[in-house]
Amino acid sequence: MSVSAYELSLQMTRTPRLDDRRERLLDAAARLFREHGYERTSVRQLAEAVGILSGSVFHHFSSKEEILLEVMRSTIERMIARLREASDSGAAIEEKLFNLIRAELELLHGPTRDGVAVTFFQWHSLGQDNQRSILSMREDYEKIWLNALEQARKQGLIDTDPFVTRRLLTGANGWTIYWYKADGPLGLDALASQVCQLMLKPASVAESGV
Amino acid sequence: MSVSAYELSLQMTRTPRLDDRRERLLDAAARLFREHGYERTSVRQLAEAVGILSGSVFHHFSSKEEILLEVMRSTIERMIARLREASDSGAAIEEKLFNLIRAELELLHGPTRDGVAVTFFQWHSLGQDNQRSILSMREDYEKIWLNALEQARKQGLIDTDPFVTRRLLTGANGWTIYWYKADGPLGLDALASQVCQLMLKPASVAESGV
DNA sequence: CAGTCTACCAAGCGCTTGCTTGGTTAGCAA
DNA sequence: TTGCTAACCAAGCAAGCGCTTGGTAGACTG
Repeated sequence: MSVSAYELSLQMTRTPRLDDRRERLLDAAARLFREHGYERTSVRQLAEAVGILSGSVFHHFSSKEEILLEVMRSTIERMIARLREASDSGAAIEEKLFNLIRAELELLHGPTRDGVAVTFFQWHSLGQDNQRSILSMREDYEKIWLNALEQARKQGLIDTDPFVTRRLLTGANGWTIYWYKADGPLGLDALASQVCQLMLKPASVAESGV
Repeated sequence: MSVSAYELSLQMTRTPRLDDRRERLLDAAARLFREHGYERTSVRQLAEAVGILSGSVFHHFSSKEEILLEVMRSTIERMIARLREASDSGAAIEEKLFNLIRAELELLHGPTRDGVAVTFFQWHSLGQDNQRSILSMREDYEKIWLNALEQARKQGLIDTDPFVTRRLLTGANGWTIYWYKADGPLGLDALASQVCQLMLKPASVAESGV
């Protein structure tokens, strides 16, 4: 670099409105944590990504772990909002389940993918206390799932234990971040259909999209 | 500790037969990597776990990454052997699929669980080259799966794409390490049955165990 | 019984890490 | 104009990291 981070920052408007920089730090953190993992991402790398020096990061966050925590916290909020939307929309339980699956896959592969991937797979990088607090936030998200699956079981659409089913589904969906390419030949709707086909008993699978 | 690592090592038989210490290092590494993750496990911790000093580790391995690589390599060998056993044994394709699922769950929760968990979830801690080499080893393992699933599809037991199905199954099974307790109320056979029930189309699920 | 080799210790090197400290600048309010 | 504050830089500290080096004790070999 021929231009220092300091000079670069002067080219932009200094003292940006509100906590815009904080947002940018969280976005960059989500991306870097996803790409390289939490412990392989240094505070210096993160700072460089938004054009400041490493020490300045601690003006916005009190520790590196707090950044990870905040990435997860804000992500879970969005996840819950998105899932609730899918849960409330559909009428028939079959459609509802499809919408839920599709929503989770969207979260995993849409604009929120960095934060969601980090939330799914990097909670073990948190200390015990923060791990517990994140886990309890995720429970609200899981409750939406369990309600839907319980409903599906009562209506005979599923003959497996809702709890176990959800856990298996969590793994199946979460793992897609390691192989599914959103810009590949398999569309997100088609993927959601396949997942649905595995979950639901009869041939009554919602063939909505694609 | 009131007794130094050195004194401790003198209490044991020095210069143990063959590469027994190497084995012990790999075992300890698998356990520590699984429990705390690769980058959160220091060479010093690993050394202490087997009663030597950190520098001595590099008499057995040329780098920390080589230890991870070796853990994965030896694990994949065992995984392939175990899966091939399951694949060759069963006659009917239904039983075969059940055996494969049960074998993978056994690998994930039996004595090999540390290495298997590390192999499943920590390949991103390897450098690019080693990542590729491990990935190519895993392909042999996946081939066994794909063969079985393709066979199942031909016989109408499955109506989803074998490749996609396997990926989803990988996630579902792998994720069990985060929630399934082998000493809990749900037996391994029961779990395998539930997974089978999700995979296979009709009620023709093998209800062998539990 | 000398020579060799394996497995280790003891010490520490060079580097990176998360984080702190003290000072500086731009923007805003009175 | 002055005073305050948020946002940052510049410098660096202490701790921990992976790994190296030089030496040595004990077992094995001819």
